[in-house]
Amino acid sequence: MSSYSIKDLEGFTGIKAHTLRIWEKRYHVLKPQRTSTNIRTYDDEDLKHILNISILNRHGYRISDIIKLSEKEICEKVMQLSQRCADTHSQIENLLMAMIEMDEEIFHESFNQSVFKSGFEDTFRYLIFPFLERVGLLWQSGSITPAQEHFVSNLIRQKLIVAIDSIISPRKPDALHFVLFLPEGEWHEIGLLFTHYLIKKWGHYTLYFGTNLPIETIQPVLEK
DNA sequence: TTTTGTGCTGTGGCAATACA
DNA sequence: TGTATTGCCACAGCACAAAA
Repeated sequence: MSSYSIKDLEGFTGIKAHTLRIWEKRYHVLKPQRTSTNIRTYDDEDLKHILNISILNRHGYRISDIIKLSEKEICEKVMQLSQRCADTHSQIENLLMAMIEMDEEIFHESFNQSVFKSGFEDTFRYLIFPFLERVGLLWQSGSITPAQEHFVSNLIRQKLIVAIDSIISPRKPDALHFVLFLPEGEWHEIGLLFTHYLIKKWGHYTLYFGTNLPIETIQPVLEK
């Protein structure tokens, strides 16, 4: 069970800490635990609840109406919204939810919905990369655990690897050769994999060496 | 149709306190 | 010691209903 500060919730939901406190006071939206010095701490259930509320609120639901709904009704309305009006912000929040809950099904559903609607490339440009930027900020602030970050990164890697593997574009007559790698100490390969996908799709040759490659090992490859 | 009053909501600012 | 968090009050903007 993770523990979050009010600032963490602000980062996840985009709702200002000030507003969260007012919601708590006026509407009893959340009942966070308190430290011995009265600082609020929130758990995963609180975070899920406030993420759902923030989605409804952003879609025009008044906070005073939202609090009259049961947890089940809130979830149903969020599901309806995500099916009917899958805007990028909501999709990013769905992915955040999938990451926090480590729920593969939510991830696949959101991802596939976006691919169906916008295509694979635009899903990465307008959903996955903005999502990863958000993850980066949450990572820096310590709001998410390494396990959560790795969980979602690996799901994204899988999607890219499958997509790369399934490309059957014919090689161009003037196809170029690309050597793809990340230098020593660099492990985050999602951008590199997406580049691999694009280059292969455009009909060029690729040699993919992955992450953390000592630079001196590349020279023989280039000569060969 | 326009004006007015009321309630709802989010935000700014402040002082006190906790934390790193 | 600087920053973050708390609780509180005040206020502006907006929506909506009632009255003129």
